Order: sequence, then C-alpha cells, then structure tokens
Amino acid sequence: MSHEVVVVASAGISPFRLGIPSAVFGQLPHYRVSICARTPGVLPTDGGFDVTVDRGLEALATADTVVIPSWDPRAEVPLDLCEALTEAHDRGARVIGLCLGAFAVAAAGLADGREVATHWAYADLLARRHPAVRVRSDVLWTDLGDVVTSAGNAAGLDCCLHVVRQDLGAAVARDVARGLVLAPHREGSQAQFVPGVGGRVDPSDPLGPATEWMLHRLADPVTLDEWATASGMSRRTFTRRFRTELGTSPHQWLLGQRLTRAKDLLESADGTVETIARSVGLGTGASLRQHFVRRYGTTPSAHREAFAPRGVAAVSG
DNA sequence: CTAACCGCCCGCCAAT
DNA sequence: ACATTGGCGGGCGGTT
Repeated sequence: MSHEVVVVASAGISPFRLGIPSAVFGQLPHYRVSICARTPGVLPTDGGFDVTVDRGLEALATADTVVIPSWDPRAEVPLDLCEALTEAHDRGARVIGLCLGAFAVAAAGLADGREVATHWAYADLLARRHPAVRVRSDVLWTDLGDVVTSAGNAAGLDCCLHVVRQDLGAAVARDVARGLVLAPHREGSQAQFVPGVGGRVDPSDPLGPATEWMLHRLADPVTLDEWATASGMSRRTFTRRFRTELGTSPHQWLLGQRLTRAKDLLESADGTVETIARSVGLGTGASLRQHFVRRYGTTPSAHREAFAPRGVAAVSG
C-alpha cells in the first residue's frame, strides 16, 4: 500500500530542489520518501551546507517512483546511474526528472523518441546532446505516464503535485497545495489558475478577464470570434496576445480547462461520461474520450474506476 | 476507423 | 524609423 519514493541526490545539488519531493510527497502517509546517492555519506550542496545521505543506488531497486531533482549538465551521467534508472524503469517504476534532472533521464535512454520538459535555459543543450529526445521548454511539465519531467524550480512543485493528483485524486492534491500555499493546480501546458478555492486572477494579467469570462461559460459553444469580441480584441490580436501571455492558443487552453474540469467531475461527481462531456463543453463523449486518452493516458471511465472504489470522495455515503 | 467538413492558428504584410 | 494591430489565407487538427 505504501508507495516508495526514492530521490537521487548528487554533489553540488540545490537544496531547494532536493527538498521538493519531500515537501510534496512527504506530507502524505501514502508515500515513503528517502534520499539516496551514488556515493552515500556527506554530500555538498550549493547552498552552503552539506547533507548526509545514507542510502546508495541499490535503493532504486525497490522504488515505486524515482526522482532526479536535478543534474549538473556539465557532468557526465555515470553508467551505473543510467543502469539503475533503466532497471527501475523496466521494473515498472515511475521516473521523475525535475528541472535539469531531465539530463539524467535522457542519458538513461528513457526518453528516446519521446517528449521531455526541462529548464528553458538548458533546453537547447539537452536537445543537442540527445537528438532522439524531443525537448520542450514551453511547458511546466510533461507526463508520459512512466516518465515525468518538469521545467524550472517552482514547476517541480507543480509537477510533484500533479503526480499526487494522478495517484490520489484532485481532492488530496488540493489539500497538499493548500498546505504548501501553492496554486491548487497549474496545468502542465502552461500556468493558469483554476476556479475554486483560493485562486484569483492576477490583475497584471491583461487576459485575466478573458479567461475568467470563458471559465464562466465553459459549457457553451463559444466561437473564437465571440470570445475575442467579448474580450475587446480582434481575433488576430486576441490569439497573438494569448500566446505571448499564456504560452498557448485559446483553443488549446480551453481544451485543457475542459479536460481538467471533466477529470474533476469524473473523480467527484455522478453522471455518465456523456453527460460530463456535455457539461464541460465537449460536445460528445467520443470527443472527451479522445482527448482524455491523449492527455492522461487512460480512458475517462477507467480513470473514474481508479478513484471511485477507494473512499476518497465517499462523502454522501 | 475513416472521410469530410469546419474552425482554429499563425506567418505574412499592409495599415495605423 | 519603429511598434502594434488586424485582415488574409492555407495548412492543421478537431468534430461529426
């Protein structure tokens, strides 16, 4: 029942990044978090103090989730670490690379022909070093199911939170987020607040009203032109501003919001998949299904099944 | 799943 | 000169 999370520390690591997995997973009894290193013992950090690590790479052999919180891109990824990672991965463990941890993930060959996220400043370097890997610097994280990678420091928190969300559901993730005083949910595709507890629009964000407006009529068949007009812009200016401000297109953003809402509803509400699809503005169940599988790697009904039996949402009895 | 339609996205460029 | 806007068009991707 307990899920073992093993974090791989390396010399000179940032203590902040090293602490991210503990900060998120450590809050929940569901997880057991431990730190390991290639060479156990006293490990220097870049924060002016050392940490003591007592487990070695053999810890990966029993891990359910392995986290590489960062990696010095100038340093070669040692063969034994690569092997330990691939071995854990082949065994079925999930591998998470935060920030520059993607360098280790890529070196282990876990991302060949696939997509990873990393810090934007190092995306080019990573792409050049591993041509078979598609590197994204425009997203907060990517989740391939077995391999999860995230961009810079704060995105690591969002990424781990996302993993909690996957494992234990939206309600638990929201509680953890509240404990950390963190945005309850930032989508991987880009930063965006969610409707619900606490979150509010950033007043310096000129598109705040536009996104807010749309969230209030998620279920309606609003065309891009209507949306743009309601926001006081031409269609072209609207889409352009949207991309520069939010890093995605209006329609993609909207799709993300709809899927998020649908996922919430699947976890916490009754109603057929068809009904939920309609209520979040996806015309038909087939449409929801298609996007759900692409983004989350499961079908809507399977996802609901994964959460319903355990009593997380069993409030009404 | 495939086909056909329809709406979105974004490079390009003229206008402001 | 320079920045921002918005119309156009065609390819792309979503919906049916």
